[in-house]
Amino acid sequence: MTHDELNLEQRRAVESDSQNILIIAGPGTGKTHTLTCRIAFQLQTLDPDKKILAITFTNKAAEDMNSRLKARLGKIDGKVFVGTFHQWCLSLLRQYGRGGEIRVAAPEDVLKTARGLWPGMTKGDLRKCLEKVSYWKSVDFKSDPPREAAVLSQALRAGSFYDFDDLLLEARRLLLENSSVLADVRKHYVQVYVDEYQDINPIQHELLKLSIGDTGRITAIGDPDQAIYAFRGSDARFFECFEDDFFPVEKIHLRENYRSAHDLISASGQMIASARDVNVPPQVARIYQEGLLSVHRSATDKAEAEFVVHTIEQLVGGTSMFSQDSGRVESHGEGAFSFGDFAVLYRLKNQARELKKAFERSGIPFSVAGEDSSGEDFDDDLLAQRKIEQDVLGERVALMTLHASKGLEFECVFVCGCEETLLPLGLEGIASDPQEERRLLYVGMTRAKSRLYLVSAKRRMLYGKTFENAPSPFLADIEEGLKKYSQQQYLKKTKKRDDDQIQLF
DNA sequence: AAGTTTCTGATTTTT
DNA sequence: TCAGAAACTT
Repeated sequence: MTHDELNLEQRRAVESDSQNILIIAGPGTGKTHTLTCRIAFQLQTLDPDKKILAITFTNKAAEDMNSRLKARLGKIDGKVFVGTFHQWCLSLLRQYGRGGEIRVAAPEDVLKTARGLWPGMTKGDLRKCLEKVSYWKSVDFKSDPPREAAVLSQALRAGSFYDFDDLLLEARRLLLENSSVLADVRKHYVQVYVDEYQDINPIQHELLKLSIGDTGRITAIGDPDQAIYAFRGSDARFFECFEDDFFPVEKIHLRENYRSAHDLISASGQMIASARDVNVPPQVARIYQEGLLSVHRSATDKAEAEFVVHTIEQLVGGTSMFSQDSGRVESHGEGAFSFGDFAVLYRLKNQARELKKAFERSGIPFSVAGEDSSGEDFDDDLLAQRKIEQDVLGERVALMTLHASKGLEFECVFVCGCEETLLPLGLEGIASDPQEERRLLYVGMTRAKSRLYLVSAKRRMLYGKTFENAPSPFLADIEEGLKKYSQQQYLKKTKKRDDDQIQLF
């Protein structure tokens, strides 16, 4: 929702005078819009000497909120601090700390320091050690630190370095040990806003409790169905116990979905329902067009990648590059979609390999999240030229992990590897939480505005082993009427045998 | 230092 | 399987 209207629930969330508010905002419900409107609205009646603190999880989210606020208010001039926990804590330490220099150590710096401290350790052991320290700093910080934590902190501090976890930990210490700082923070930041509340970890929770106290006000917004970061210490239980933590609380549920076609909303809603421990009323669709939920089963991971590529080619239709090649200008769905409308999502980064190969063969411009596409060398001049042309247009198919897709939306989404051992992840020696895996699929499904392809491969190679996988059990929780099985599936059923040889096109 | 071979171990990731 | 680290050679 980009226009300035608010639906009833959003308006309630924006205008409520309750001391504390928990906004449950599912996918596509205008979360950022609502939060921004509320901050702007509350700013109008804010005492001149008071301030608002708005916490986001990523720099990108902070920038987004900042620019929205600027666009709305013209200027913010110090009335609102918008930033991540880390930015906020850094500013606290610089403003109220003991005055020494504070240099932020990037993870590479920390690794370098650790290598110097424990030269005998292998890379893997070092990584485990740093993970242990980080876990203590963000989750177990109330118990005694592991010996390595103290050693590492001392070494970092010798160069005035603080790692990311240290910023929060030291800010907590500052608030606990210096009552005038705490009083000052509480006096100024009378309203606190927290985005993605289902993703906070114990140290962040502690910081919020401390700085809000009994008199401050907090508005938290989030969606427990999209809690996918437990592995790094996030704890969605803070969402559940919000009412105990910040009494009294008004709960507001945003139910209207402005992103996805109504049938896609039904499908994702059915799929996620069994991961919940409470009954949640279904979302209400505000997009009334029909969507498409296509379920496709490929023979192999390679065939899966080809299916994705061919489907995109069909949907993009006779754009110049393809019409030149095939001599055909007319084709089904021509002009309906452009490359930027597509996302290809997967559970594991190494699933990108086959996909990348297929995209490279096709000449379709694509990007892989976290990889820079700039310095590639092409063995095909034509291919290179095409890519450069497409880059100018800025239209690329986006390949990324399910995790990385959170917060984004696309007209068409492919979720690859919808099969056992990947969703839920069940590789040997890996203990994954099936509920969290289900939420991960939910995040992926709810990225789609109009077309969603749930793709699986019967046979795939992972870490040198070949797996024969049944489709993901999560798909069974979507009613049959909503799923359209693609033609290949039909062919396979009737013609039988030899899946690899199926002629797709 | 640079180039070779052998080994290892391998989700998901922001700050 | 295969990329990157460790171990080894020149």
